[in-house]
Amino acid sequence: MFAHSQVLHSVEQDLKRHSGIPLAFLDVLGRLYDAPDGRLRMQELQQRSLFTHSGMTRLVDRVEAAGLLRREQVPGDRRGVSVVITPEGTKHYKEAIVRHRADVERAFASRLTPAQHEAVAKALWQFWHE
Amino acid sequence: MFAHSQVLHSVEQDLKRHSGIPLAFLDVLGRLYDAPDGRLRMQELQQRSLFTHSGMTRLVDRVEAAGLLRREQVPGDRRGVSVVITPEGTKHYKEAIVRHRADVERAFASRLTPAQHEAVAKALWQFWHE
DNA sequence: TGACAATATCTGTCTTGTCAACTACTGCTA
DNA sequence: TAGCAGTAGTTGACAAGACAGATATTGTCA
Repeated sequence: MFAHSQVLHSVEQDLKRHSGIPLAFLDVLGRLYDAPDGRLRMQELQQRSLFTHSGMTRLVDRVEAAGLLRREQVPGDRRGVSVVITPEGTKHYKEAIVRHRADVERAFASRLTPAQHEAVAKALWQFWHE
Repeated sequence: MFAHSQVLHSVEQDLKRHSGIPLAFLDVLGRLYDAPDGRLRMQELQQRSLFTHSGMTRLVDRVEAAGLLRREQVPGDRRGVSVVITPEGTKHYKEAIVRHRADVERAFASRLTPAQHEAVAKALWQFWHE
């Protein structure tokens, strides 16, 4: 728990400083960036998110207000909403993620030996989506 | 991050269900329980926790409102506040921590081999207070 | 086809934690 | 011993997440 909170806090501060966005934004933008056409349903976004399973509506509100994504109607299902990353969002994401990877490397990965890195990954992997 | 959020959420729900207190309460009560006379300064309480000063003030407010601890003046330093665990708090803590250990065992420890357990502990230990 | 359960998302409201500013007190130093 | 920097803890304003319930739409089945 200490490791988690310390690393998280550290990289989040870094991210805000150099890219001006919180980690939750990067998470959302990353999911969209990796999706075909940079587009996902709200529901898919919720399922894949590392954070916020409950507050996705409002998180998307905030990212949208920052101009990094936009909502669109889903053709054929008037309940549904698509979320699409904007060119602005793509640009921000690409720049931010490079720096963020370096932050994680510095705050976390570089402090583990390769053997430790692998051991931790293997041990914790099983918790992924289950 | 997935492992952390999943395990944390799981054991917190368990704790609330069987003991009616959030994990943060257990953390504070544990530190007091382990301290000589069941007593610590606000500052000591804060130092090893993941909270800011103001966060701790409010957490202690809530635990105090639940009757599990009380504030006392520090003799010789009128700025200071001691926090003391109450008999009620001790009782709750002892009962809750036993079950909590079982929860953690079930949700986390039991899913790792002994070798993995040790490897993770060794790899993450260095983040403790540094 | 009409009733009703299920799905997709949003909104209201409460809780919790952060930040910055504030009060009160202590102890150094000139 | 007066001034002042440092320490201890609290408070107000605010941001974000949790939870429950609302709203609109779709699909199923008698």
